[in-house]
Amino acid sequence: MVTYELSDTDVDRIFQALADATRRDIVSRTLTDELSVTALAGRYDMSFAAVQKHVAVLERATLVVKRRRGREQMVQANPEAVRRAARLLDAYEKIWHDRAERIGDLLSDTTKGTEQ
Amino acid sequence: MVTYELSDTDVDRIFQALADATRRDIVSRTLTDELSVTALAGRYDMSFAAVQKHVAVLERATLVVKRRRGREQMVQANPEAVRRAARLLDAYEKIWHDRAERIGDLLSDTTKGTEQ
DNA sequence: TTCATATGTAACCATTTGGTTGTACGTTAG
DNA sequence: CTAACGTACAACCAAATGGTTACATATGAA
Repeated sequence: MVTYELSDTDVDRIFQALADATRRDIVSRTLTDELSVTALAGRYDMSFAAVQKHVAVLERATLVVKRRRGREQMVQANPEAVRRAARLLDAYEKIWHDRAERIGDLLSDTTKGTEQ
Repeated sequence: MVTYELSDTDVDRIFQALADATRRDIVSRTLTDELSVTALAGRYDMSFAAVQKHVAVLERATLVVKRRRGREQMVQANPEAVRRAARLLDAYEKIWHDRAERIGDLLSDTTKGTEQ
C-alpha cells in the first residue's frame, strides 16, 4: 500500500473540508454517482455559486476530482483521500491503544522489577 | 458496542476541531499523558490564552475532557470521540466499496439475467 | 490571611468562511 | 451563427476563527 506524506496544511484542508454538512453530503453522493456541479447545486437550498465554492473547497482538499464532460464538470469523490483521513484517525487510536496496553502491562507484570 | 447518534453539528465540531495542527498535537499528546493547560501552553509558541482557546474548542467537540486537580485543569484526550470520527470516515469508505463491488458484479456476472 | 499560580473571559483585530449577486466565458444545441 | 446552458470568478457582506493583551477569579502555599 502506498501512503503519501501529508503536510500539516494538507491535513488541515481535509478536516476543514469535512467540517461542513453540505460538503460531506457532496462527498457522500459523489462516492456512488458522478454528478455535474449543476446537478449537485439542484439538491441544496443555496445558490449555484455557493455549491460551486463548496466543490472547490473539496477539490483543494483532494476529496473530490472534476472531469470535463462536454460543457459539464463531473464531480466524483476520491475514495483514496477519504481513506487517508480515516487512517490518520486510526493512528491516534493506535497511540491510545499502545498506551493502554503499556499501562495494562505495568499493572499485571509483577515478576519483573522494571517499575520505577 | 454503543454508538451514539451524532448530529450534523456534532460532526461539524469534531472535524472543525481537527482542522488545526496545534489542536491535533494537543490531542496526540493528551492521548498518552494527562497534561495541565499550562503544561500544554508551554509547548507552543503562542499565548496561554490562545492555547486555552484551542483546548476549549477540543472540549466542545468532546475530543478532550478536563478534570480538576488542585488549581490545575488536567486535559486528556477522549479516545472514544476520535474513534467515532474514524468510524464516520469508514462509513464513507464502505459506501464506495459497496458501489465498487456492485460494479464488479455487473461486469463479471454474465450467467444471470438481472442487468437492465 | 496574603500572595503567587492556574485558569477563565472580555475586548479587540486581521483573516477566513460561507453566503449573496452579477458578469464573463466556453461549449453545445438548433 | 446564435442562443442557451454550465461553469467560473469577482465584489461584497456578515459571522466565525485564531490570535493578541488585560483583567477577574479560584486555588494552594506559607
